[in-house]
Amino acid sequence: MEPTNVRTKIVGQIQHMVDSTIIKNRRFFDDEQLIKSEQLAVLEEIFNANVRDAEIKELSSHFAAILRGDHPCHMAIWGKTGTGKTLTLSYFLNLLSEMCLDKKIPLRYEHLDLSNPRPCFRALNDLACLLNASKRYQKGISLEEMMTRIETKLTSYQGYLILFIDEVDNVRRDRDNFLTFLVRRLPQKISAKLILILVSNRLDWPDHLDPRVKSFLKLNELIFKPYNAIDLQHILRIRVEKALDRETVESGVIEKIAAMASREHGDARKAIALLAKSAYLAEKAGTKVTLTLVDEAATELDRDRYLTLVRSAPPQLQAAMAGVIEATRRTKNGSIGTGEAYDAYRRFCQGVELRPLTGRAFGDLISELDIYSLLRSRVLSRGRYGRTREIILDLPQGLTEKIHGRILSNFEIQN
DNA sequence: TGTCCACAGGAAATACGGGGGT
DNA sequence: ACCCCCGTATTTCCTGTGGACA
Repeated sequence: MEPTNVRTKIVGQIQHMVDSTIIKNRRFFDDEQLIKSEQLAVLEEIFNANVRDAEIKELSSHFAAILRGDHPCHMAIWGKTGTGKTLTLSYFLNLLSEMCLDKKIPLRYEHLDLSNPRPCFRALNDLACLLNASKRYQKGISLEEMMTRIETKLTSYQGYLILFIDEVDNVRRDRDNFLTFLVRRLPQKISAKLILILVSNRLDWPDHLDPRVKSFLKLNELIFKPYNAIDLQHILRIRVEKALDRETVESGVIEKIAAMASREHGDARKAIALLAKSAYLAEKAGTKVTLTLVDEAATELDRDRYLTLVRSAPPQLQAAMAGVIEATRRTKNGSIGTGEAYDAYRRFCQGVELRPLTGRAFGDLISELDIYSLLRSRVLSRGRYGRTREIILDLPQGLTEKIHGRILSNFEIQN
């Protein structure tokens, strides 16, 4: 192709993109990119639509005690991801602290975000950092030391202290240790009026807890229900207003996205992601946002999720996945047992010069893959032919090959 | 009815790397 | 530089088990 042709072609393409802009303001698709005041505005619009009304009412009645000078008890909040727990709570607590400031009531609140899993040590360290009680440590300092630092930092503070612990169940390993500290030890050592807000996304959360801790948490429960389709429609409309031109969205699109999202998870963030992807696809195709594009966007989002997952997974996990894929290829019915998978995994490791793990460890890898829903496994007894996991790959068509390819190329880069 | 397969999955032990205190 | 402690990853050792088969 001649240079001039390329030139005109590219210019044409760019012009086309400019003309067919659908997304006016991309930032409104991603809360991270919004500045505080914009976030607040979006939130208030959502609350104005009476979404999360009941929850806010509960919160108000619980914390009204502070304004009366009482000491409200701790609180447990349950709700799946993307149901607006964090947002609602931060909004509410901000408001509350403003009110307290007016009334000269000393109140301090801290938001400890544990949205990615971490051990007890890390969680404590993060808390300490939040309170300016300590710097960040990798390791090497005892839990005891960390706790003492937090305590000394807080000894002089007299007012209310609200600790908003987001996603508590992400504390791996010594969760009891962490909670025991917060619930039993900390209140005794400091004079502040401590109120814990524990947020979790599993309903059965307090069940497998040290009973002593459980009894000390005189918990007031508040449940955030998943958004229903109507709520999601409100939320999506606000985003459409801010980020897109309403004309470019076909009728029914919002309803469809809301329906899909509420059916699956009621997760607002995912609903917005779906809207964003659809708009992006529409922009690329130079059309309006149509119902078919929404479907495309959904499958594409799914695929992206899996591929990112695989790309960033530790080598051993990738190798295990590759093993499963290769073993599955050799069978007719698509299901394999642990033994076959393990053999294939060993072979794979040999090929890429990775030290294979023991069978025991491999089993754990399989369960991890199951958690990520890259495969499904269940234990199955085949009578005298033993007990084994039945491993089934049922990813969307074509994705398995893509994943396999991605794993292979990941390993080649390393060698 | 008992046997026994081929693992599951818990517990404890070990290895390792890295950071703090002195 | 030395020692000690911690978190993480993995291994070793172990007990448990559903049901086909004899």
